[in-house]
Amino acid sequence: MTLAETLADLRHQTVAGRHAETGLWVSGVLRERIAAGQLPPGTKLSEEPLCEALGVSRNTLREAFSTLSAERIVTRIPNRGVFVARPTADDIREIYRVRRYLEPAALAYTLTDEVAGPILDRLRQAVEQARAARAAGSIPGMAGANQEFHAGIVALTGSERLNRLMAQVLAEMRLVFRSMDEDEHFHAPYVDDNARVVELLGAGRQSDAAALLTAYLRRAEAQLLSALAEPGR
Amino acid sequence: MTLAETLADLRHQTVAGRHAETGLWVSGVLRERIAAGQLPPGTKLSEEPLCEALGVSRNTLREAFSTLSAERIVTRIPNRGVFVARPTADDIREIYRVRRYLEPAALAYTLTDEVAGPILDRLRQAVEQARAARAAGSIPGMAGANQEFHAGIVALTGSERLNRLMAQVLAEMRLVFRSMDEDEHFHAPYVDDNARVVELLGAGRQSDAAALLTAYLRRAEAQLLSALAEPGR
DNA sequence: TCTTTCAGATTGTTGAACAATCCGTCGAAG
DNA sequence: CTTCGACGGATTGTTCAACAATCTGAAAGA
Repeated sequence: MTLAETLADLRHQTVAGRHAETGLWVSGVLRERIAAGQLPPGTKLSEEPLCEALGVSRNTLREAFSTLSAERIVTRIPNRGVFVARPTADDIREIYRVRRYLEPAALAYTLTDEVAGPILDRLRQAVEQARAARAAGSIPGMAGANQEFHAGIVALTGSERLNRLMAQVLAEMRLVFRSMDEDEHFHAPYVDDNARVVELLGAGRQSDAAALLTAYLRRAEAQLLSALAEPGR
Repeated sequence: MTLAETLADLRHQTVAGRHAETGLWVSGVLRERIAAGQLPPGTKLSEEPLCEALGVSRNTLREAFSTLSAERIVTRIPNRGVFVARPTADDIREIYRVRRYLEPAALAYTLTDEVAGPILDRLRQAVEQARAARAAGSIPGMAGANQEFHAGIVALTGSERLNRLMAQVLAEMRLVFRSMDEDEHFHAPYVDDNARVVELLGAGRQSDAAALLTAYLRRAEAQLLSALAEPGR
């Protein structure tokens, strides 16, 4: 069975018989593959081979490209094609600019009410998971738990749009880590910072938590930017 | 000359000869028409008539639909079609949730540096424009100036993504006003509030400005929600 | 009155075709 | 030897026509 048939088959298992979801399915598959690192930053996504591999038409594939392009997971260059996004230094600055507004605001402006309760648990769980991953030496585990933590912070807002924006930003962060294999010792120091943030938040010291997080984000940004400037790239 | 020919002609004047921009052009035209109120909320956008009117193929039109749907200007119901969005009460709550996080954060967390200078002018100009519109009794003028003011606030962040998010939210706000013709006396009271916000911001009292804006946004939300609950709808 | 069925209309998806653009190669001029 | 421009192949952008899937509304039946 060829790759094309395998994927087309997968599709029939996944969305068998359903109408009006092919484009979504395609964008979902590509998102996964990119997040998993199977399609590294810079990879060209040629239309014809991909169509055959996925078992869909060019039109449908292009619809998926539109979606991913809007999410910045993929870069479309007119008349040249689409490529898996390779974040630049400016992209990193933009990502952290967004995070520096969104995350502290989520901490500071959210009243500790019925919404915050379940999410506090979610945050504590993410911290626990990160600690376990650190103990096990699992870098992907730490990265995942860290993303879950920051997604949880924005979830405090209860806003669907802000959550979606944060999800996109975190997806772009994954591309940053794949662009430079600077995953090694990046996450470890922040596990304890995350724990401290939850602690402060649980104690009702919201503005302290926000301040800590702001400093934290500035440090992380600087670290990534200097890593990007290194000989590695 | 039929409507179809008129629009197709307009297209040739606008993007004559250019490749790879038809989809953008279509989404732009629809965005305009919707913002201008020529296509009121709830209007069904049938594919075939629109294709003919715009002089593009169904595929291209559907690409534009994807864009507008992602921006929430249009609602796509699978196998039923796309409609000009008609914001619900929950949508209004979501809009103001986003604004209550974004706008105060933009005021509070932005240092008064070289970025803030030009934008302060922009804000003052918007206030001036709103006053002129109020004096002239122009409701669209006040609405426009008000939108420009709030867009300017988020522009303080210097973030492209936050600016885009705010632009989408403001576009949805226009749909809210068109859903219920509650434009009458809505904007007038806020002109002076806007002026006060700029004043506080110029004096370096950022957190006071943010607090004022927060209260302001809560009031506006409540006003719109109660207007929506009235017999008018 | 309520359900069921059935056509007609509309959307979802495909495949093929053509136009526009880009890329690399080749040849000519300097 | 280098630089520049023309040419051809490959890829993307867009259109068109067809068919499959789904919805809508009205007629037929219980």
